[in-house]
Amino acid sequence: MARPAVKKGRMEAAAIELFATQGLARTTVRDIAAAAGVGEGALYRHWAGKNEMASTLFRREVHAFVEALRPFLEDAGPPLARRVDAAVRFIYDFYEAQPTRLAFILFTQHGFPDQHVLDDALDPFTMLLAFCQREMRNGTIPPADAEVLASLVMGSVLQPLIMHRYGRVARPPAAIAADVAAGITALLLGGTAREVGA
Amino acid sequence: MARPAVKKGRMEAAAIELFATQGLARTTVRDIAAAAGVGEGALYRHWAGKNEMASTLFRREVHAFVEALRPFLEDAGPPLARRVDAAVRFIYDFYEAQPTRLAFILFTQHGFPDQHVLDDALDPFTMLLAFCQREMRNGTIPPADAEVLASLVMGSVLQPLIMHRYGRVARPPAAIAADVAAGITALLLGGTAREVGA
Amino acid sequence: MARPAVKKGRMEAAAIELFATQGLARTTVRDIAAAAGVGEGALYRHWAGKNEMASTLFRREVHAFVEALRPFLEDAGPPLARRVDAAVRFIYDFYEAQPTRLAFILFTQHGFPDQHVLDDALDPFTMLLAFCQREMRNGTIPPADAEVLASLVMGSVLQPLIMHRYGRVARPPAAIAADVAAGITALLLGGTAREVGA
Amino acid sequence: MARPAVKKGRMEAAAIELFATQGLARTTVRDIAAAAGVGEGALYRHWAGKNEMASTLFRREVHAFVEALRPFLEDAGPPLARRVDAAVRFIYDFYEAQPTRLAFILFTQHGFPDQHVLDDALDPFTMLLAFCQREMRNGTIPPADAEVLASLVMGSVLQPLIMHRYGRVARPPAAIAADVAAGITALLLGGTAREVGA
DNA sequence: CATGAATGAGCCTTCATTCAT
DNA sequence: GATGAATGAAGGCTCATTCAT
Repeated sequence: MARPAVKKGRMEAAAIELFATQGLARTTVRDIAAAAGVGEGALYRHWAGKNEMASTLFRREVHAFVEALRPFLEDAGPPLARRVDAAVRFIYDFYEAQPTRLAFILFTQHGFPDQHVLDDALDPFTMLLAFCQREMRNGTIPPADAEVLASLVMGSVLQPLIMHRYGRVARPPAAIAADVAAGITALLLGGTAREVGA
Repeated sequence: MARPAVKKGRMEAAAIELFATQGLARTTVRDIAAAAGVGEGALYRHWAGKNEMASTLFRREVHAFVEALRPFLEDAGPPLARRVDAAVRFIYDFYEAQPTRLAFILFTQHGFPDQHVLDDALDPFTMLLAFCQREMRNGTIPPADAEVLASLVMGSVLQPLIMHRYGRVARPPAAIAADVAAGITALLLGGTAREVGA
Repeated sequence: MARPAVKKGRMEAAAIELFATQGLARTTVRDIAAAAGVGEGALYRHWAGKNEMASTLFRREVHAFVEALRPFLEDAGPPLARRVDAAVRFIYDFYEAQPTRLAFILFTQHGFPDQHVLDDALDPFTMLLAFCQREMRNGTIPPADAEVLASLVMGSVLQPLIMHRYGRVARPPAAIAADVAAGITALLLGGTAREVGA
Repeated sequence: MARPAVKKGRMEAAAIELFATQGLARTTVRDIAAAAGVGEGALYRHWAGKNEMASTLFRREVHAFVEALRPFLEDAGPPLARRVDAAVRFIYDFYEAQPTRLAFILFTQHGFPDQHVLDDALDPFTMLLAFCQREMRNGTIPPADAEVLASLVMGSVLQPLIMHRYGRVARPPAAIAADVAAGITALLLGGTAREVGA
């Protein structure tokens, strides 16, 4: 192709920005086109429609994010705490560098018309689940319901970002990453062992 | 006296169900009316419009939930682990008893046109924050950034419910409550103390 | 009937006020009921519906007005100028005493769904036409196209009231009645005699 | 370039026709679209909504009419009677040529939600007022309350057209223009001088 | 009888999508 | 290829009217 699709990139950036900020339903095709400095019809040259564009972008962004995160979770070398810290730090730095890109990943899922936008293969939760199962097998963390544990970890990673975005956590993500990582490590180690009756 | 407003309750139930299931934007007034077995105009006798109905219901549900949860967080008697367990158990039982009611609380917030549907007074996060600060003052848990800690706890409570709703956590909420509570206790106790560099 | 229909009167007054002020289409049944301090259903006890109420009131008001005005136009005694003056003065005093009542008559006609709310018998224009024809027969005013002449007179009576209502004529109706009457007399006497080519 | 907005003109014509015939409130967007042979949404590409369309068209039509009429009222050359005759003739010819266009101007004003659709600059009454004041200064007509006189003239011009439209004046406007002009001249000359007490 | 809850047709408007230019 | 005028199916909402209480 002679000309690179420079407008496509502008539309993608504009769409991600708007989807992350206002949600899928409240972002119109005209909004996207205007923000990208492009005609309304241009969208249909690259995507089948607004929803298809959104889910394509969503899948792509999630995939890129998951792949970037994978090494942190699969590297078995350093001690657990250090690996968790590196992973959380990566995520929170990613957020600071491109807030709307991660916000798009965080906030958009609920809004899709069809339930299963992501196949399990590139789902962050799947990766997190595999991580937990592996660590249990390795004896790094005590045995537990991996699904529950992965959920706890996931919630612990995301919620501080969400609360920051809502202005309820004052310190910036990069500054709290270490705290969050420490908490998650405690979760993984002390985990779901039942000591309630103590 | 005129006819009693017998259909208001039916609309509330139908609306909560639909908002929780499909989100605000994708639930139409017609949907609500049909699900409630009511004419479309009936909504406007009791609320100013769809959005006002949603935020009124949302505030009411959150308020009821927060007030029901408060005793569990304010009671200072039993040891921490036991109190956390009771609180989580309450929440997860609540979910099993009325899934859509809690799902409505969980999923709806992002979708509101105006940012601040809740005043801080009846915000669950505010209550959780106060809980963390109190426990730190009492020396029950080690000092830490309370906002971050409250976020971690909140995420840990909610995410397992969310993943269950998405079918990614197999066991029912009531069955995993103890595990979740144990994890949160570990979080609170081992907390965000930095032992990463160890 | 035991109780006099006191509420009917309140509804009539409220309706006339609102119709005159906001027009037929923009006045709702609920507006009328609220202004009359009455339930919405009450209207249907006395009239078949909003439109029927409006046209009934309109006919009644026009009829009352026409009948009150009739003596001034049919009395053949005094000189023309004096009779015109008395008639205009009556109309303008009527307006000052009950502005909305006359405004209702003036402004409402265009808004009716069906063209012919009034039968010619109680139409003000019919009466004015008869007046002009009679005066011509009597030789009081020079012969002319009576329909045109009556239109000129009618416009000359109404427009100053309209412009006053729009705030474009500063002096109050009672104060300008004499001027208006003088103008109309000039119209009737000098009339439509063609002196253009002079 | 994109498709040229060929249907805008068709909508304008249809809207003016319908507004003039049935009034603002009783003309629906569907009516306009159907009469123009156009989809309903087309309206919103060119105007913000039905009301904005109506007031824009109204202003435009009034402006065009006022500007076309202005030379007749500002030319100070010929004797008054001749100038009045020319002006009335112009208006009545205008009506015969494009009845709905003038009817739109005549009938629509009352129906607007907001009071001041026109700024005084392009208001016909303002122009008429200036005309009367100028003639008084020039001594062409006797001194009088200009606001009242302008109202009388305005009513005398419009009412015959209104009555014709209602079928109460048989002869067509062009045929009665001379009579109307003669009446108005009498009004201006004999004016509002008080000779009532004679 | 009065009330006002309830109805539902119909209104204005939005917006994803198509397609003439 | 790109544009944006045009479409038309919904959507939220209004309001005259009905009728259970």
